Amino acid sequence: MTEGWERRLRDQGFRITPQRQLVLEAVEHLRHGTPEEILVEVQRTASGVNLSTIYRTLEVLEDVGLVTHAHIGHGPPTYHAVDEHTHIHLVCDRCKAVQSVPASRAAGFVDALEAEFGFRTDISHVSVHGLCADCKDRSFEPEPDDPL
Amino acid sequence: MTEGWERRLRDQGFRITPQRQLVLEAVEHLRHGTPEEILVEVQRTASGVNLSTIYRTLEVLEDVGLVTHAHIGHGPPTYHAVDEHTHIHLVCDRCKAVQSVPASRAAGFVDALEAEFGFRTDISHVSVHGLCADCKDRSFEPEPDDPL
DNA sequence: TGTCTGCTGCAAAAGGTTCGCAGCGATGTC
DNA sequence: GACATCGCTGCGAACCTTTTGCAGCAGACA
Repeated sequence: MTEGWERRLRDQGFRITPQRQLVLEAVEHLRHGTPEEILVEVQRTASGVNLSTIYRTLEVLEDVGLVTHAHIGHGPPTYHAVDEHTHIHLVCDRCKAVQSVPASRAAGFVDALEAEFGFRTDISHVSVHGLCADCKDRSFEPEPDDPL
Repeated sequence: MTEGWERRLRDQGFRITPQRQLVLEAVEHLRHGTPEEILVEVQRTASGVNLSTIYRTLEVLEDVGLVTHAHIGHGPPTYHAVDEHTHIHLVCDRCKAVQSVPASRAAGFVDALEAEFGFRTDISHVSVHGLCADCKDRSFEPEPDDPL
């Protein structure tokens, strides 16, 4: 688990609680998790934890820079720990598979946006949608009903 | 307004209704519109139109390829007509301003994803988040409460 | 050990989207 | 032009995710 997370919280005036530790562990374990998924993971250890606590905790952990979230389209946001390398999510609109790609692959694009429009991109915040290699070749087949 | 929209609908077995015409006009007029904003625009002409009709109509119009939607983060999706040039939305996380950039600016990035991962990107579907030129320079000031 | 105040669980509210249903009206036919 | 069909709409309720208010609990510090 991210070392120094306790300091991170305490330094900003937050308290250390079991719930916060469990949420952080869950996020790191899941790598990509929606609040609901994080709740389930946390409840494997502490069944009494409430969903609203998950939301409030994620907000706090994001405040102190221990986690971030990204949007992958219609669904709820997914959270992940910040100690991992920054990455981009490639979301397949057909099979819903999520693939992670180093953010460095977008460096040229990001630099161009900054140079041309003065826009400083947070590339990891929103996912890239499209068709994955597998689905691209199968696009004539009927869509799966609910691949999740 | 997009010519041939009636044919587009009829060919797929859909009916032509005033509501569908108004929604399409609203989307084209607004350029970027959430369902709620589209409702308001439509109601300037026909006050009786219901929000659920907006949702259902947008779904139909998207089915036949007359509109598409994109996600700009937390909020609801925004719809736009497909006859415009494909573009990317740059969303400022601070002032919420949305800037449109030709999708061609991402060509290199898109091509790289296809070459390296076989991923065919629909670059316009999800917005790019970050800080616009103005906010980048003012990032030490307090955030505006609600810039909308 | 005790006090203070932040944090949590619970329940209700809020916001956005979907659904069921009855009636209306666009379409094709006569 | 009138008629029958069934797709579309308006309405209200349901749903799902996220937020909020509140009372009680518990972490931090003395």
